[in-house]
Amino acid sequence: MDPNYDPQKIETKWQRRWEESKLFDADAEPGRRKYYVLEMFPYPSGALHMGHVRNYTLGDALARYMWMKGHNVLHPIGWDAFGLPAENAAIKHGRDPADWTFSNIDVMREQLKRLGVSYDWRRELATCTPEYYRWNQWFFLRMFERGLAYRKKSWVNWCPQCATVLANEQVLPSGTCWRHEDTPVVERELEQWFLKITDYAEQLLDDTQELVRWPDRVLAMQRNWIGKSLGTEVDFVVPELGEPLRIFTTRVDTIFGCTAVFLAPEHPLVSKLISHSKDPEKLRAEAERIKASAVRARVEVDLEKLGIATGFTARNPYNGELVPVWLANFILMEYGTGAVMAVPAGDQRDFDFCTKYGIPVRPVVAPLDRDLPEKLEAAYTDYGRLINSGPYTGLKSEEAIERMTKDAETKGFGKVTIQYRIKDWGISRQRYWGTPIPVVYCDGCGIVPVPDKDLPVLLPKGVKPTGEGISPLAGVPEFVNTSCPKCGGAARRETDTMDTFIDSSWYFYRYTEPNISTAATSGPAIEYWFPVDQYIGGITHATLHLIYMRFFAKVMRDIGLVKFSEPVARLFTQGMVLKDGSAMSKSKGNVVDPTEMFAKYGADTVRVYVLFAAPPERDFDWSETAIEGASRFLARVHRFVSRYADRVRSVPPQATGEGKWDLAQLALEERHLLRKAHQTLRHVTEDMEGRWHYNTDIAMTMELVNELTDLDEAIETGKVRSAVLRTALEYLVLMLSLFAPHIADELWEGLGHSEPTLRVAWPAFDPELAAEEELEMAVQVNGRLRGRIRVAVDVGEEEIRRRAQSEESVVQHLNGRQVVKIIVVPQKLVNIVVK
RNA sequence: GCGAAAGUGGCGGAAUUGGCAGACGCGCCAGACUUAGGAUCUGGUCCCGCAAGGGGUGGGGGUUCGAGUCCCCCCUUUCGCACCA
Repeated sequence: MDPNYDPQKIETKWQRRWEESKLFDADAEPGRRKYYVLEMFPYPSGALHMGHVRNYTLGDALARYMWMKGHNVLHPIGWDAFGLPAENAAIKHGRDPADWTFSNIDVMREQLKRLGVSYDWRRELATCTPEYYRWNQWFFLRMFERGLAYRKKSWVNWCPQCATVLANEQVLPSGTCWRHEDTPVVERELEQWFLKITDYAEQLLDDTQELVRWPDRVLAMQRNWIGKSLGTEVDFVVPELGEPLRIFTTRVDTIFGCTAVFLAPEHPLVSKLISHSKDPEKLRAEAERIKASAVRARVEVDLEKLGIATGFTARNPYNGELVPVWLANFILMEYGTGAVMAVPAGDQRDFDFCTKYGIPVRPVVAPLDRDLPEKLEAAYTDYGRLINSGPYTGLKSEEAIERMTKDAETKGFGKVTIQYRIKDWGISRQRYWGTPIPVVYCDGCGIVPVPDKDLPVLLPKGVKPTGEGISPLAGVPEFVNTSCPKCGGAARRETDTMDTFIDSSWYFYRYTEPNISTAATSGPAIEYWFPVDQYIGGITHATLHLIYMRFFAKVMRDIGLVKFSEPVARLFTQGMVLKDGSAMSKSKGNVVDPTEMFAKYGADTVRVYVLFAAPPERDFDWSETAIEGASRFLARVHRFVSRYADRVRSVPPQATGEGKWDLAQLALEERHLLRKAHQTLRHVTEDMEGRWHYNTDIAMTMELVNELTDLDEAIETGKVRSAVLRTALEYLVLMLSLFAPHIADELWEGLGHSEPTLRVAWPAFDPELAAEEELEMAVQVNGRLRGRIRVAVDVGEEEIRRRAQSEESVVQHLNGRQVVKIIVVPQKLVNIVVK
């Protein structure tokens, strides 16, 4: 190791200087164009992980570039600083959740500073403050006024490990908690507060079209999650009760093939059916059995289809036919009307069920180009032409759906309906550590919102969280017992707290002015900084935070706080950092500690490695051997630049404000060097403008270093003059400063500058210098590479044709054959087509 | 089942609009300097072949003077959603 290159020393030195000089100031010059870079809100779990390091390194490179390009850059940092893990950890360690959270923030802040991330640290924000509570509660009350926050008793997902309710979005496909992948979620029936995100389902779906700079993957996931489907509601009638039974279908064209009606076990009609049954006790017992086996919170993956006939029938309004009513365990009460028509010939699930229970199968839709077999082996689920469908026989499915729906509307037994898969957002949490929901319950007045002037409702101090599943606040009489804001009588406070996804739904507005106390956010600041130009984070929040925050934006627009509907112009989902092929996690014991890496290699090396290993959107596997390459590269740069620093310092600075180089005055080696420097600068500049394949940027700067080493002799002997060398070195250092800022500032100082790189304007590349003067063109014969010619850049096409055909290695392949045509691709290649 | 992304050397990856496949790095091989090398430097490294040459971007077909890139079919992997009617 080079004794003069000590990354630790260099990094400590510059981190101190940066902090003293308050380098990064978003409000530097109000007139400048703005750029808002945002990394996803981290949860202070106690330490940075490599995913964080990647996230911040990406954002920092972009922030530095935009700053040097002359933008005002807002690059804030904040902490999603309360929630279940804080409380669980506090219970475990017997500490106050607040202390635990804040001491973790301190640890993580130091690590980020150690990484050298260019935040404006004066804009730091944490959500566990009375002021943040106030505005969370303020938002809740505005939604309550608009009917967007409501309370209802419902079956909810419950994580026994968290001992609290989870939103649908927080339940993993495996039926487990998003924080405890080994804990199955169970259902409980509780009184809960909900936000009416379903009111915005259509907008959330429509506006995805606006998000042209979001990854398709995320938009697809969101559209899928919203799950809009257009269909028809049809009223069957149960003659025995004289009651209508409404079903929902997307395939009303198959309704003549309906041979049964299936009800969800929880369907409201079930209790009536039981009481009117000939043998109520038997039916009740069987219904209970079906209910017990039903689809629950996505826990069952391969559920056996079970059902029972109720003994009742329903009349199909299209053909007057009476079909049996069944209870079936695979019918979901939450979707549609909780009742479906069974068309075994047109739906595979219905087919399986009906075959099992001997319910008849009647084909009603056949493929356009062939007949269905005599006995169906499986349902035919595609569109086709209608058969056995009374007056609609012969129509195509599409026309039939339209005509049949219209007829239902005319005759009053059905209508067009839109169904969404997304459900309202349950925000009640039975935990201590969160924003109290600001309502009181009064025996006389019912649910009464806390008036704005009494906000914030704060958490009582000194409560020992038990983790036992009852809201801890319920055990604090001083908190619970209050007076009704309306009548003044005795009342009880709500003891649940809010989901912390509320906090993360609007934090990035508050960054623009983190300390205002007169409003949640301030209009002019938002006007200037929004939309967020670039949001960077993992894909994990595609259907969580990224949908909630879009919902919040629309509510904020309707309240009048903002004028736009979509707050984030561009989203970037970075890949994960893996270890041995799987995500790093404490339970797997494959965590790479960034602090150790900083100590071993230095932060610059870690940054360069993380960026160089793969394009940022892709997952990559952490490798201890590959990081050595990054370390060697930086050491080489340091060695080379230091070696010539003295010589270069003696000539005036070149990188900023230089005059044009006179090509004719340059030696061959000088031209080579300047060309490479400008080509590299061109590549990095263009890439920073949006492609962000930082791995190729670093590769290009490595090539520049290789070019410098190759020219070492010419440099040593002075054939490459100091002024030219200075330019190349300065460009190199400035480009490096995006990725490895500490070493860059150290070298920059060595080159004779007193200001850090962040104070330098990003240099413009010179297209003329970057262009090749002479280039090698490939010569192909019938598309196969046969030779190469060296030509001047500005040579004419005729000359190229002539040269290509006379090139020795090409001539033997032409072999006297007839030249059909010659294709010349300027600056690239020549293809001679022969017969 | 529905939706999305991807498949290139021993490895990570490059090739931005169809134009010299394998940049850059890791690893490996050889050499130099060394008491030493886990430091540094130099050279080599897609496959077959002594060579000329041939083959080559998951497989098959197509468009084109020319395809990793565009079109069609198939295979594989990853991710998301899912008894959603």
